[in-house]
Amino acid sequence: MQDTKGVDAGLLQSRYRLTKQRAATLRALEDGRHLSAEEILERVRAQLPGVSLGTIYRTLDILRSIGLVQIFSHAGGAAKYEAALEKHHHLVCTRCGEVINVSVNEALALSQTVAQEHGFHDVDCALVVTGRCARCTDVPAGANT
Amino acid sequence: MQDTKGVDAGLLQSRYRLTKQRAATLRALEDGRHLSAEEILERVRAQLPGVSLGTIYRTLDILRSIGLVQIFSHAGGAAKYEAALEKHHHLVCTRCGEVINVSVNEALALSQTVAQEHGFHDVDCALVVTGRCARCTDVPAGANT
DNA sequence: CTCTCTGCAAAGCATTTGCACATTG
DNA sequence: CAATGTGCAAATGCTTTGCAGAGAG
Repeated sequence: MQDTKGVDAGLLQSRYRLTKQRAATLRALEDGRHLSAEEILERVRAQLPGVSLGTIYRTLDILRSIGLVQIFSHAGGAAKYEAALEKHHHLVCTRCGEVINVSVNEALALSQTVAQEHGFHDVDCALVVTGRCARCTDVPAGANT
Repeated sequence: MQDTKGVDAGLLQSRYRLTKQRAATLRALEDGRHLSAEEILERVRAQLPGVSLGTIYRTLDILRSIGLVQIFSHAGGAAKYEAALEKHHHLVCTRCGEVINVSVNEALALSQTVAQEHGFHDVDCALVVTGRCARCTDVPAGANT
């Protein structure tokens, strides 16, 4: 496996080995995609045909424990994973499911205020904004991507 | 607690029948509790010993479709359900798991601003604030509730 | 060469569903 | 009484795990 940059570096620095499967899994999540384990498997298999779903799950667990990957949503059936970039929130289209990463700096301050009123410490927050994206707003009621 | 009034009313007005099981399920979620299906089953069985888990799930689906109940979180294993009160957000202790309902009015305006920048419409949002609650902050590192 | 991974297949939960009987309105 | 709801148990979907052989360092 060639470079893949700082990404593989995270694995190398950990106590885990850098294998083709792990690099490919990481690569599948680059550029901010939000994918389920099965979707990741598809992408990984495009490069490494024999990979099993079990390995994907095991790899995702490891990557999460190192902090390179995080679960974005558990809703409904399968969990969705994403690369752990800088802190961000999510804008999700309720129609087509598209997910956009957004930064909402005010969110944390707002959360801290509320949390402190209740005596909470070490505060963090997750904001999920939902709505119909531009494309889905145009379309009246058809079926698209 | 005896407010089973407006609550059952929702069921009566719907096309569904008001059964003991449904009333009990609704009652289990009163006063803002956040429970899993199994936890609801426990509480319901305290009053109706023979109820099955399947019925709890079926009932929760119906109550969700009527808008009386909603899923609060899908994290990890089992989903957590709560009564659908007025719009609110959640403050969750990462240590003991306690969940407190809070109102954060600014959250929606903030979300709408971000959403509109991306051309989204019909915007809504969900804010989850996490941290260690007062009780869990006091305790150094033991095990409690 | 040793120790860690991986593929395979079986196991584990949470949730859903088919069916015959019990209940509601 | 007719239609809907319920208990039971089997089925399903996602995720986890045990094991023996393959691969990384």
